Amino acid sequence: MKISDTLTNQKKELEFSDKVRIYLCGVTVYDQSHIGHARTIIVFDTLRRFLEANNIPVELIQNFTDVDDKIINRAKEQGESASGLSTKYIQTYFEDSDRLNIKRATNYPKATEHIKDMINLIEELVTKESAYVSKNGVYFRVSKFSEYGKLSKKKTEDLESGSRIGIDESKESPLDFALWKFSDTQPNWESPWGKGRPGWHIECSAMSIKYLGKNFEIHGGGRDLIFPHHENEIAQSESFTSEQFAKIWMHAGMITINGEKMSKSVGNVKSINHVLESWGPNVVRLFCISGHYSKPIDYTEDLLKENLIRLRQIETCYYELRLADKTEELEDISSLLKESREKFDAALNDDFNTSLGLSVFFNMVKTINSLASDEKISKNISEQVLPVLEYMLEVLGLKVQTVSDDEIKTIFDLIDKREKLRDEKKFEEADKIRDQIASLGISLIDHKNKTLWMKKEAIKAEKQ
RNA sequence: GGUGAUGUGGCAGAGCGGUUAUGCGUGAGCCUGCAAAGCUUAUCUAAAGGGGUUCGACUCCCCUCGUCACCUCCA
Repeated sequence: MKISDTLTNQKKELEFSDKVRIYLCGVTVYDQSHIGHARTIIVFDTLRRFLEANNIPVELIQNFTDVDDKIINRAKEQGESASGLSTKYIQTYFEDSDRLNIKRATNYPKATEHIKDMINLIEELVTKESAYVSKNGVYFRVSKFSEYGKLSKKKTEDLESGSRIGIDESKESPLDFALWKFSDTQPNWESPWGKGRPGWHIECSAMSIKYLGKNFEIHGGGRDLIFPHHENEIAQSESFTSEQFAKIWMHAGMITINGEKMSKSVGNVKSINHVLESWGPNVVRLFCISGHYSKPIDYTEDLLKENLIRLRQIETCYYELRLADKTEELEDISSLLKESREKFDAALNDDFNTSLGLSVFFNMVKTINSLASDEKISKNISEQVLPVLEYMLEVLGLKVQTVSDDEIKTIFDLIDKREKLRDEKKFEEADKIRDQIASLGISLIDHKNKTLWMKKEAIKAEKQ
């Protein structure tokens, strides 16, 4: 598999020995997560699913930044403790994540539980003179790391001349960034240099090295983290280990809202919860992988709607296959399946091109639906197609609604009843039964000679 | 200003030096008692502009113009 590496700006072969280790920068838990977070998480979850579905073990670590000025300020505003606030938002994070059908990461380390690891790292950096103590805290000495700027392709001279306001006189250089900030107020921790709390960047260095080792396969996050966060992580980590840090830097593009950047000041932030409420998890997942992961996606009603229509096609396809009962053989689809599977995998193997992968997927779905429309889906065909379809659904993290055996029995009974009434031309009564079936969340599809049913995901936005 | 990316049909969005991307939309139709869903078919004769390389460029090179992101916390 090849992945575009931000550092070298090239597609790089994903090499690994026993497993693929991924560190994904998570969220700062001071508010609800938004659709932009969702995209990044979905991209990496889908990547992980793809690898695992192909029997490649994955260790995915995603952190929570639970100590930060934003958390502290927000907590103060709300008259709550910082830890209370972050705990609350970690909980809502997991609720969102579960609804989005995100597989749980191997571990979700929290910054506050790794203070000791960070202090150890900082101590070593101070010893190596890559860091120094000033009156406000401990700072990383950027001048000591000659490769600074290699990820974001920035030159330190440019950065210095471009650096804005608020020059901290206690720093040797405006580029130096905080590893440890002194503070007498809670939350704070003891350190060899005095009470305080860690800087943002150091936590990811400490936790990624702790859980994944000095150099691991993929470090991921949103594009906006390239500078300064990931640049600084590289500086800290490589100064600490004297080795190459992550082998591949993989960055997900931003989501804009109707062409505008999502921001608090514009007031156009869409929370995951809000979007899920209207569109449900499958549509959101389809939407988030509809374009290449590295490019921006614009959030519009039309795009969501388009993905809803595509979801309906998937549902139809699934139920046509599930309920196939014909025994005679009418079509040979083995080559279609082979080709679909191969092209699907090839697309994802080439820089995780989900857009292309989806087109292969929908090609297959359309072909099946087309056969189904001609009532040409036999049991045998269904048995061949279902594993391929289910493989793709699993990779894409899509979940078609299913029904219990009891419900199935009820449904078939009701359909039989309706059929009899229809034969007798008692359409009003037949429609009543259809309504009754609909109340179970089941839609009917009348083919020429048989009535198919399916459970469609209820999507609020569809009704408007 | 610096850095990076990008500019494809009404919209979304891929690949590729020479073959229909795909999907949505739109038009017509099929199926049905009706509906919904689905399907069929047609449709727009896409490549920011200007040079160049080539037998041939949307695809490679150069220039111009435009858009976006980052350069401060940010997924």
